[in-house]
Amino acid sequence: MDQVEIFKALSNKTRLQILGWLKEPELNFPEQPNADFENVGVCVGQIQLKSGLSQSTISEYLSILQRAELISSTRVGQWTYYKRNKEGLEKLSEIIHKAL
Amino acid sequence: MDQVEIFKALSNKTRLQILGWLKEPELNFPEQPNADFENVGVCVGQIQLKSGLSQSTISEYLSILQRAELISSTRVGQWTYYKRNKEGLEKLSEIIHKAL
DNA sequence: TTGGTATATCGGGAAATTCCGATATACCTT
DNA sequence: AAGGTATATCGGAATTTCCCGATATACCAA
Repeated sequence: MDQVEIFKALSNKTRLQILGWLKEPELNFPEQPNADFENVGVCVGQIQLKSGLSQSTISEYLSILQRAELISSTRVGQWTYYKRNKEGLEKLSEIIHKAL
Repeated sequence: MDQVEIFKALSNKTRLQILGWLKEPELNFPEQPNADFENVGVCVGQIQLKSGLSQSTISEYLSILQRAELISSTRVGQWTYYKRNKEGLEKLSEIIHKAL
């Protein structure tokens, strides 16, 4: 993954907030009946609700974060759940230590 | 410093390269007669030469990196020398560990 | 003081990003 | 099959970023 694309993904207030929310889903989202936060993540609708932005914008932002390998997704029925991608975040730490 | 501004500063190929070059100036720049890399940094002209972009662009890029507290500058005569800001880079690591 | 060199700032055209509403797709229920 | 819900994709107006050349400023040397 291109380093610049990772930092572009992070250079937006809402996208940074989403990553923060997904770090502690139980504090930031209401309980989910059918999926646990740790294994599956949080569904798009909840993230959109919390952000206050439009559905299309949030869907696009999530895909930008996913292309940067900062989050990953799971489809369950009609819902898509997103959660943090720990490997990608670890890689980002390495970039900062080794390249900058 | 605003987190978004830090990531915006990093979301450009040339600016990332500059930070990389400044990590190991002795490998990336010719010897300087009047200033040592470790204490003072590298002057704007050398960075511009290496980047291949215009003088005005590099001057602006350096000021963007400085506003994000990723580099710092020292004026010596008619030259401005820039070097890495270790505290700022450390702060960036913390952001990634604590906020994302 | 005059001229030369290094850097910063200004103004702007082109390209990218932000965020939206409309629409398409996928899946579920009946 | 038909209608409903969740998400993705499309098209676009407004804003921001990229990068330039021209110009301003700061300092030095003669």
